[in-house]
Amino acid sequence: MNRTYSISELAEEFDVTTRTLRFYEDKGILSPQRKGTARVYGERDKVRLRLALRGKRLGFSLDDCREIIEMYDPIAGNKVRQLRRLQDKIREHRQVLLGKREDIDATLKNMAEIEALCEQHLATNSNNSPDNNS
Amino acid sequence: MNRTYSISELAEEFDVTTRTLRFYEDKGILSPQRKGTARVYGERDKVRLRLALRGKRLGFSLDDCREIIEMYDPIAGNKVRQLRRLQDKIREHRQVLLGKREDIDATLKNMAEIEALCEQHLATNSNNSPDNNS
DNA sequence: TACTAGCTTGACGTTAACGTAAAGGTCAAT
DNA sequence: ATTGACCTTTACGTTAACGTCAAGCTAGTA
Repeated sequence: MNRTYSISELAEEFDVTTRTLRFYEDKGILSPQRKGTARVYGERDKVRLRLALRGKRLGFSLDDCREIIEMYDPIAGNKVRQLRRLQDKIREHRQVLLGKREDIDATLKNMAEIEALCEQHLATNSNNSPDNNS
Repeated sequence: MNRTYSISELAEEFDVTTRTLRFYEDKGILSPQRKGTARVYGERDKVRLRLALRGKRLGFSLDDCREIIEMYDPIAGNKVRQLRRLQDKIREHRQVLLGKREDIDATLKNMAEIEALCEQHLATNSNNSPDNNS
């Protein structure tokens, strides 16, 4: 096991282009092995790519994504200072995430309100002109 | 009441630049009144700006934001077709938002896991070398 | 009246996140 | 041996979302 993937295999699996994978490598997000000159991606790369794309969906920049992903790395040397800094980063990031979730919930609430108005209008309107499609 | 705002007042209140406000106008997000040539912003603009910035925080493009904001507009003519289309848009958008919320929750979970590891390491490590700050 | 503060419209510059084309290497199959 | 399917690097192009001048209008104040 511990399957490996060519660049086009990985690209297809995640529905991105090979250009994107090379670009993410430049950005320090991916770091595939090499077989000769060709890139060979493993599990670690898949995990990091998944995290990067998730970060992007939430509106983070690739630099942000890289920083976030680095939090997942084995805790470097277990040095107390590093651990404390990691804790701080986690708390910061959590606040950002909670903020985004509040934004989402507020938006969902708005959508529900609009939807209610919609159905209300549809109810009264369909009585007056059932097949109005002008 | 129904206060109005100059461009710099509104910019300061929302912590954006005047350039941004003019740009959003080009994008069809804001449409202030004019007093002579100067822009005069009202409540409607404030609401739309707030919605736009919220959308941006969630990773939507300005074009997306504009589309979303337009959902809030008084339902045009109450025509059945338009109402149905609005319903569809709302449902679509809701799915996107729910997806993002799942991403957030997954990330929060990850953060909690890392934090746990952190504290675990700190517990054992502080016994071995209480003031290790190298 | 001259000055300052704040407004306007261009218009070119910048950064992020890729797209896209060019030119060429490699390896298996025909 | 050449074709085709991949892979590589290099490098210029593109879009979104503004930043940053430049040049000029305008209203209130010293």
